[in-house]
Amino acid sequence: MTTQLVTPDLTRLARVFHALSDETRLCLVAMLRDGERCVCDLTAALDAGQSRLSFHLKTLKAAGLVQDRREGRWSYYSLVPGAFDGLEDAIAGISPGSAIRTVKARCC
Amino acid sequence: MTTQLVTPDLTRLARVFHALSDETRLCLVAMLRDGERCVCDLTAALDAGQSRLSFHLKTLKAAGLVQDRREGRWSYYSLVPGAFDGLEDAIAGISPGSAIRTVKARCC
DNA sequence: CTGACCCATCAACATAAATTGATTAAGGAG
DNA sequence: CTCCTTAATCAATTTATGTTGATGGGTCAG
Repeated sequence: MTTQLVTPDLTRLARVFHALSDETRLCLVAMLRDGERCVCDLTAALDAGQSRLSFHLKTLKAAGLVQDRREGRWSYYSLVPGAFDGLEDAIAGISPGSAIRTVKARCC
Repeated sequence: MTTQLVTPDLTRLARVFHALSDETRLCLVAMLRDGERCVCDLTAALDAGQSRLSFHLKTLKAAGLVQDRREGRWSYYSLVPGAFDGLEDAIAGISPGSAIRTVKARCC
């Protein structure tokens, strides 16, 4: 019952893929597959600047792929369950018709 | 037997996702799902400038998602069979260990 | 040969995204 | 309260992407 990408809204789909189009973010996703992590653990593991990871985590969050939780002074990030399900189906689900209309509306 | 993404090379995976992170390119993929198309058909359908589509098709091709074939003065583009298979598995297959090492090597 | 057509490529510009260092806010230890 | 830690945000810069119009190469019809 993952309603994440059943409506292949072109804009949303593009944003999800964009979130996954960066190596640093793919690393973050990989680390979070093992479970919740606080930002300080992630920065330590990736040896990356704090504001840099904050930026990438924000991008992943905006795409709906991760979620965060505050506890004291720590922020814990984790994957949104099911967020990656149906990615391939979403590609297969773009109807050429609606796709064309969407882009036409956007570029003309 | 799709050997497209079995080795989740981080760089390659990021490039594939980047190719899919643009609405115009998603439209192109959607249209090509119906079969081979020449560039002029695609430009007509999407009402887009010729050089613009040429750019996006090049991006898709560089990511290994589409292929082209010349016939006379026409270029026909089509999806690379199986190129989209295993996308989700590829995400699941990034080992945090190798992921970290890759990014560390890259940013330090 | 000439001209029309299809398309890739290029240069110039515009827009968006990522990196960095500094600042700010909020939590907890002493 | 003061100081240190965690982490978000901001401004400034750099870098990467996408768009546009023009140029040029190859193909074919007449």
